[in-house]
Amino acid sequence: MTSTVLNRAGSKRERILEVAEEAILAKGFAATSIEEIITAVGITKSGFFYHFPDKSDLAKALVQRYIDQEEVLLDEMFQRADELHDDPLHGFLVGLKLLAEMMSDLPNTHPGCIIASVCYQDQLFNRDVVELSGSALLAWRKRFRERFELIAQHYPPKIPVDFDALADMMSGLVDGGIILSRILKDKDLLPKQVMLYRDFVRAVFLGSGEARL
Amino acid sequence: MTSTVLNRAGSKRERILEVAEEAILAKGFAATSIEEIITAVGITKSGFFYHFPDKSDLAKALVQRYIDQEEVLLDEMFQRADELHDDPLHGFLVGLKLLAEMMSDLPNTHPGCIIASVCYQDQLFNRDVVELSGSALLAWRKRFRERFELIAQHYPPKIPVDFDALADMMSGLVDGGIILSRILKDKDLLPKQVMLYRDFVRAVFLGSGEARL
DNA sequence: TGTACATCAGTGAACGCGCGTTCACTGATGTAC
DNA sequence: TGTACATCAGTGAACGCGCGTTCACTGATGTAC
Repeated sequence: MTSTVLNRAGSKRERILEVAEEAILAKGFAATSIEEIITAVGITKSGFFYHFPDKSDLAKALVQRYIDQEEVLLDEMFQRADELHDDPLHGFLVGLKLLAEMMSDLPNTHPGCIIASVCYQDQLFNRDVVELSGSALLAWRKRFRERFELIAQHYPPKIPVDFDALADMMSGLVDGGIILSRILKDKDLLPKQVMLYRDFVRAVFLGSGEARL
Repeated sequence: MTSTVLNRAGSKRERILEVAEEAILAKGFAATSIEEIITAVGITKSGFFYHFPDKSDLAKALVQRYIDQEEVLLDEMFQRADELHDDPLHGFLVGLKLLAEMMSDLPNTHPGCIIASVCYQDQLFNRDVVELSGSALLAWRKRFRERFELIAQHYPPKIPVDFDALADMMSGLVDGGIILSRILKDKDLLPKQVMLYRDFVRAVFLGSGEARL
């Protein structure tokens, strides 16, 4: 009983986040009204303001949620890849392939990146949200760089690249690829870009002359 | 006399576009009000609606302007590079270097991509604007692919890649790189990504073992 | 050259709508003694 | 176990502001005859 109520209560807030995310990715933050969110959730406007002090707080919660979900998803993916290969490079390459496959399994074009969506938005809540996004990006940079350093111990780079930049390239390519795939309505574009990134990483550590993996 | 008047008249419309672009890149389209645009330009609201039937028409004009400017800029850049080298690969690599240098010469982080800004916006004008952006992206894909095909005649690819995807990678990397550089407030990030892309293109056509260019 | 009309680049006032936000209140459930 | 109070998850009504849009009008310049 108690747990059911708590769940139902928790799920209202959760429902607001779900509905808001979908609408914001489709139309942008400013163009998504609280009115339409509460109509879809089946709640009054005051109910919304019970959960979020103001609209910009919704943006913050949405970005935090997106970051958390993304982290879990990618962690699982690369962990699964590493279980298949104990070589750090091969594990990474398999992880990228799994990522590309997951992206092409999506029914439609990628729903979009809430970070990018909010990056092109109002200054009011920008400070908080930008800081949140920034620390997430830096965390990914660190994670990838450490992996590259590990790989480099076994495979001295054939092409001298800055590992931070190579790490950022992944984030940038995904964000940019989402935009391109949405504009061109081509859902294969994003996984193709990830596979191209994979080709580059392989060339960096294995060179272009080595046997294909 | 006549021309002065025409210039002054033309410059009002131009001023609206300039002011609007800056504001939209900073805050997003929906968060930029007509009121603030006309205040900055020094015009009445009716004056705005004389030039643009409605607000979504402003978005369309802005995207068209951005596409045109970008085309001129990049054309000049690669033409200048080709004048220095008649080898298609070396010309392309020099062009990418010039592009990266131009990006790092900007005083601040990149102002942003109006196409991406508008991609995360309202459905109302999406159709027109998305089509406009899409055809611009396809034009760039074609331009880059033809260049790669030309290069491939002299330098058979060492890494088998899809030239369309390799062309898209450039557009995606720039759009994504702009987002990253704005969030991380790091103006060097974007040119670094362009140089990394250059490394990849070189590896594709020259391999990783060849002498540096 | 003078006059009549047309066009260009706006002005000024008014509009209704819907947005985000506030605030006093409520009814169901949980907790202390 | 019963009662009193606290908390949680909202409700309902009202608010003022500013947004995009409309429309009748205007004054300066251009064009025809």
